[in-house]
Amino acid sequence: MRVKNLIIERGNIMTDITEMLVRRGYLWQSFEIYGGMAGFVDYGPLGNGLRRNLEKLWREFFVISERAVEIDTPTIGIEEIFIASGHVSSFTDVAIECEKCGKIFRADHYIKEKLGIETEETIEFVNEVLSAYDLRCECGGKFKEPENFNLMFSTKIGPGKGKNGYLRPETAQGIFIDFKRLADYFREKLPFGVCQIGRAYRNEISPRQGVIRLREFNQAELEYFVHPGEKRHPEFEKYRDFTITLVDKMDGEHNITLGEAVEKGIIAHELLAYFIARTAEFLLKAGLKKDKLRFRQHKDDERAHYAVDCWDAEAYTSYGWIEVVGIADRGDYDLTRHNQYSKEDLSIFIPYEEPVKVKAKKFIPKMNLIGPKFREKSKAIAEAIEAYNGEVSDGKIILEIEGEKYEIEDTFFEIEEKEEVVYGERVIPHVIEPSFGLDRITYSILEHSFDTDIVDGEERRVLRLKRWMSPVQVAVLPLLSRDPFVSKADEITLKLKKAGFFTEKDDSGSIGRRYRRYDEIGTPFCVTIDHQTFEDSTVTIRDRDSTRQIRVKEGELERVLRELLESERDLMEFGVPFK
RNA sequence: GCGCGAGUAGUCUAGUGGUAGGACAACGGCUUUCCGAGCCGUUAACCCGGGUUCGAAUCCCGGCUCGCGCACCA
Repeated sequence: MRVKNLIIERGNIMTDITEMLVRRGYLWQSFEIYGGMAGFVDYGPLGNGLRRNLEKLWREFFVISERAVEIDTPTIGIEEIFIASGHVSSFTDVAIECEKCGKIFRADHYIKEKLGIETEETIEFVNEVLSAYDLRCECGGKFKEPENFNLMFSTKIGPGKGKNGYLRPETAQGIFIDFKRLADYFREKLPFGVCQIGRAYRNEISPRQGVIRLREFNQAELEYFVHPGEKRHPEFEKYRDFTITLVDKMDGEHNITLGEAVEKGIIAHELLAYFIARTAEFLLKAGLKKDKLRFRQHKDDERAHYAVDCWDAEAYTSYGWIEVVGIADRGDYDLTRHNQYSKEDLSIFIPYEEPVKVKAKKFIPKMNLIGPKFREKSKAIAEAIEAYNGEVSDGKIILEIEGEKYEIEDTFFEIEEKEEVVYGERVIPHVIEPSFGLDRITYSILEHSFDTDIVDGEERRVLRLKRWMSPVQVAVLPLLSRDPFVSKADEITLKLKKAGFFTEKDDSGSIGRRYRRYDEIGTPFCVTIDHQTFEDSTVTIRDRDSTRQIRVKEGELERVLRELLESERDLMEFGVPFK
């Protein structure tokens, strides 16, 4: 029942592929035997294998190839983090529901639209506005009491009343709050990247569309910390002529090189462009189709509360264009906020190329005079004097401390003018964040790979996954399901497994039926043990996409398979064609 | 969260108040078996809960899931 309902009226691709994904063990509805719950999926053995391969490829692209590391932080976060990050306030919407027609609106949107008032997102404020203006629903009905909904899952940590916590809505925050340690790890040198692959949670109001909008989902995020004035990447030159489809925030479509896009100001800077290129490369290598991939700039009202500029990679699927990656320039928003809220200095010291000599005027408080006069205020006043950088007029300076003004006579401090050597400055780095939705990418790969063709007059369903992405890499098939074929197949299977290949043996049903089975789940190569195997120690390797076969020596099998799986080379290069 | 529609073996489906059937798949045999062959056999289902009824897959109510539209998606 579950599958059938998934596949109504979305065209053939949807029908066939969803049915296959469930039946063969790619994706299952979570909690199925208890009736299920929207917004959660289980990865079956094949789906899990595919996603793991995607993660492996991602690491190669965004960790190993960059000055970057991977960390792992808790999926539960204490309340303070998300107050600082803005998720507690920005991630909460106040909703109003009409008593009469039952429509629900986001209160701030509705009030702005009808009254033109910018609203604080609090229940009290919304209530005030509702009664002050007697705001009604479009149908004329009154609104019920406004309600908060926060898209984060909340929880209590510890016994009794406990401490408030939330399941993280993105993996990124775990990285930002480790920034001091990370900067230290990187010996205080920008740029550096930190990534995290893991689960994140959003309590979606109404998750739909299968794996596209989940309440628990998999993210791979890279936070790339840079000097605010140096949003460049040494490898950008490689991608200057990389042609790409861009849709800008005015919905203008461009098919241009990244170099041009940066020069024309469509993309804000080279670093964003670099990550757009790397993302495109990654997605194509993972198996998305180039003509079903584009990059779209967020509109001004679409951007998250932290983002300065944001580009989405979008894949075309039977659901339409769906966001699979967000590449955002988050500026210094996150570090600045955590700096404020935690009172930890999250800046980094950037030495100048040449130390700079500056004439500095230093105000030095005379504590022996300040103390007796100002008593408990002494400390604050001394600090204010040290921080003062204005002029002295009429023999005094004016300080403002916590809203109060103090006139301080020049007897309370000394002025020292001296030349200082400044070696650098402290800056809060900016962060460029490519954030990948692994579930959506996995699904898009499956859709883009799914194909049917005709072999010997019969329709065949074949998943044309990239070889290195397939969850089952090799199937070992004895031509006949009896000895000595089966025991030979067992022997070869064991050898291939030990060599690190994801291998399955299958002796059930006719050989043709078994080829179809592995075509359907995307296994790129089948090794067949036939009569000739016992004459000259050769086996056949069959290529999924062409169904052609070659014969290779048993001793060569591992080497040949390894080369095939790491490249897109033609099978025919590796042995004598068979049949 | 609202409205409309749907839910029968692993999958697709027949059954509209009286024994739940088929196809494909899976599994075990037989067959010197290289592209979904054949034959024999086996496993296997009415989404969950309540109600109406002598009797409910079928009718009614509620829930869950899925699809579509609205709303939401930082």
